[in-house]
Amino acid sequence: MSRRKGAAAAGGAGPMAMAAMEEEAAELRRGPWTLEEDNLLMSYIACHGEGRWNLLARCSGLKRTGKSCRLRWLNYLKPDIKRGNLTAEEQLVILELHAKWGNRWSRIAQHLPGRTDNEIKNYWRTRVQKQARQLKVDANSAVFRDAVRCYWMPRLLDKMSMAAASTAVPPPLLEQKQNCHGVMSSSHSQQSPAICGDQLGCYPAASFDPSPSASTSGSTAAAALQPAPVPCFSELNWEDQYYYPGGGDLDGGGAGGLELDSAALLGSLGLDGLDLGPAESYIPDATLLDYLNYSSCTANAMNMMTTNGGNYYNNIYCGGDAMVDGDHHDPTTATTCHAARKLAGEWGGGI
DNA sequence: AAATCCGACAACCGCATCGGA
DNA sequence: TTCCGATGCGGTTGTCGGATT
Repeated sequence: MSRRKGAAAAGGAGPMAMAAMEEEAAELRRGPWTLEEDNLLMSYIACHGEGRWNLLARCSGLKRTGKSCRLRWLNYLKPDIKRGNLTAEEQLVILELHAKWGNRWSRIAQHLPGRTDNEIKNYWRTRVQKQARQLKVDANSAVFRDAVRCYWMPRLLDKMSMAAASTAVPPPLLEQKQNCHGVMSSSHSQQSPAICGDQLGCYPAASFDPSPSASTSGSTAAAALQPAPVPCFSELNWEDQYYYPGGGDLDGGGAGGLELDSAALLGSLGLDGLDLGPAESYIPDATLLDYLNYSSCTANAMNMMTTNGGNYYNNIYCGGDAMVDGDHHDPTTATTCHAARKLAGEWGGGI
């Protein structure tokens, strides 16, 4: 029942009833719950069960609204509430389900046992939306979704892999990564940009990380835990390192092939003015294949997250075959992914 | 050491929906 | 069918504590 409705109802009541209501309203406590209140609420629920919150509020001796009691119980006191930071897996689920359902917090929470809708909502607002604000893009925009898919999610997967590797089982993931790098380095010409393994994971080490430990307040500790400093995209000199002569030819077939108008694409994304450098600097085959190989290093983690196995990466993280199939580049996806990285590199530290 | 800033999260508010009388 | 209380949901605010200046 809303305040307005309550006020309207009070307007129709007699003076005695009015006085009683005002007295009751004046008695109602607000703000943080005390230990005594928590104990009272818990013992009442232990005796009578959940539900009928207004009755509970009246009968328990708590000077709170039923609503307040319900919220306190569901968000804090309920025994199966999971406390502590969200794991990388949980963050991935949130990102994935939010992309699917939007701000359906309670629905998302149903897929995260022990987590409340309030907690998930707070996570989204304090961490995810903060990133969008810093990018000056809408959190629901295409480019931000791409940033999440191409940058943030792989980083979370990487974290999961690292965690798994630290608790299990040879060969360690880092070794696999190095192997990936070795294979790729030998299979491409010298001109190929050596973006693989850790370098492809070079989402700015502490700047594109939604995890609580990587927030400003925890950034020192998080940095201390980083195995090695990794260059940010903003630190890489795209123009010098990855420039290929030959214009915007994306299909490798020379003149007449697929040409990318990055400026137009970015304009359509509302990112005009963002200088991505030459298209071929970020969509050469080697880069994409390296990226794919890099992703295969985290296949175990991905399989944990999806019923669709390896296709998950292709379809979700990089827009289908576009990013990974050397013969069928999708300039739109590639550009937005690159834009996301580029922007992410400019986000600076402290996230 | 004090002031200020900022992130995290608990709590509140308004609105929508549901179900029973 | 209508009314009304209960409940659920999502947006927003308030408070606290740690980090920074």
